[in-house]
Amino acid sequence: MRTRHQEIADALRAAIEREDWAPGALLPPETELAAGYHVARGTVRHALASLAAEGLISSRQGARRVVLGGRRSQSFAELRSFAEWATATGRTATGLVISTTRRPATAQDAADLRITPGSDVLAVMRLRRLDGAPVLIERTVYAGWIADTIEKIEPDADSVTERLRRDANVVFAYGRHLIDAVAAGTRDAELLGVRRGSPLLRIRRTTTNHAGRPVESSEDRYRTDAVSFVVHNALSA
Amino acid sequence: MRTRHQEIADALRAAIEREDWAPGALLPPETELAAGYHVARGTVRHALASLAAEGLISSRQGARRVVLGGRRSQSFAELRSFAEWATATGRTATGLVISTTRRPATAQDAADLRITPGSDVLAVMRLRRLDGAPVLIERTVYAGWIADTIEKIEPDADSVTERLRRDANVVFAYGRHLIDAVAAGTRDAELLGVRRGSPLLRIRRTTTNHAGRPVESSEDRYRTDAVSFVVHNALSA
DNA sequence: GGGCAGGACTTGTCCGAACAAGTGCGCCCA
DNA sequence: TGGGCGCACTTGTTCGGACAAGTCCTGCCC
Repeated sequence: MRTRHQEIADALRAAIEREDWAPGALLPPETELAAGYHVARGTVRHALASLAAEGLISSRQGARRVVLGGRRSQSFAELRSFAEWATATGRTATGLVISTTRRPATAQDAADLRITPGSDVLAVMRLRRLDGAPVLIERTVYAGWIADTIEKIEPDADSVTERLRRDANVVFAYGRHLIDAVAAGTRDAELLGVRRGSPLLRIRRTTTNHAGRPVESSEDRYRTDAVSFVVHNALSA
Repeated sequence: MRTRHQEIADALRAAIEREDWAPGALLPPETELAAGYHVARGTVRHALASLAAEGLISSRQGARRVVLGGRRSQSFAELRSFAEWATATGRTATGLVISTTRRPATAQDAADLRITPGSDVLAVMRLRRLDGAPVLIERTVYAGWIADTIEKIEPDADSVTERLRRDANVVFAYGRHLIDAVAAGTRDAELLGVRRGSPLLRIRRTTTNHAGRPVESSEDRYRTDAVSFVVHNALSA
């Protein structure tokens, strides 16, 4: 059973995407929405706060809320695995492990994963495809305490995240993403099927579980012709 | 006068950054914090929600909140102009206009700025420097209704955003950022002082005012050795 | 020793209320 | 006509309360 504020958020989101309210249109006042849904004002405010966080509506004291620009693409608003994201956009993700190495943690690994330098880590390099086309090279370092579970996963599993949740009850709950661009190296170019030196989008990512314990640290390189990312933003001061 | 929940959020944020609570440590329960600050639980919850949105703490029903990973770098969490961002990180931003053109809106401009194709727009190309070093080329298209104001701003103004707010009471309130990577063209390379073909981080950005009316649409190309971006994320399902 | 049930604890949801703060429109007057 | 003031409206803040839902430790039983 969904909570009431989620239901209301879903209803409003659907209405906006259906363009019941065109971009630029004013939303009804909170009190009116509250009456319409037979809930307290606080519940409606909760729902509206979600939409504002997604960048769908404006919110500003004293002024009516306004529907902001149109459709949403793949957004950074929620943390998603590659496979989940692919499914959500109606595409198919496949995975292929290129190499797997156990080695002692470098200083960088130790800092990223908050473990002691020299302790055991598992480094995995994967090529990921979207509808068959290679789009992403993942170089992931897993903390030692999860390494055994990772090694048990078959190399061609489509969603590692899903397997971890099911088999080991490990949930990726929070992510920190550092974004820049790099030129494709020889190996990258070969695997992704682009020319050497082509620009790739690089995302260095650290993922932690609910307790804030780092699980993996990864460097992902994306072909930019196949994938791009969207971030929504609001002035807060 | 700051609101109470802002004060509490600031206090907690400061404590976390001061590492009073180490990463991985448990925060006190809401009821305890509420008693400590002499406020209702709802007020503390409001403050904690801000920190969770910034990726500083975890939040999960039934479990105590946990302090997540360390210090924050330049984040996409709040919308900031180039100049404001530079100032906040203790650096100096300067601007230089390369070219200014009035022309009819292309189909792309019209879609981005939600105006009619063919109507008047102002295209400006700027080189931006950080502590003297060129780091960013901005190709910005302004909607016709703001063009006159933009043209009145002197070419070497450091912060266009600031001038717009002061002179024309135009506020950039919401942003949508589409991120990928491109190779530097001849012109880009020359201006930024990199080799042709070097990877640049490209951010296509549309900014709107409080009412959701698009003000500018910009394509920004960053040298990746000077600047990078951080996004924080949480699982929402 | 391992697994399961219970219960204390903690966060999430929702209500109703009151007041503060900011917006924006219309009216009035110079 | 234009500017400024005031007022109705709307969102933001905060309180206090009650209950639901989820977590996690503890102790019992096999």
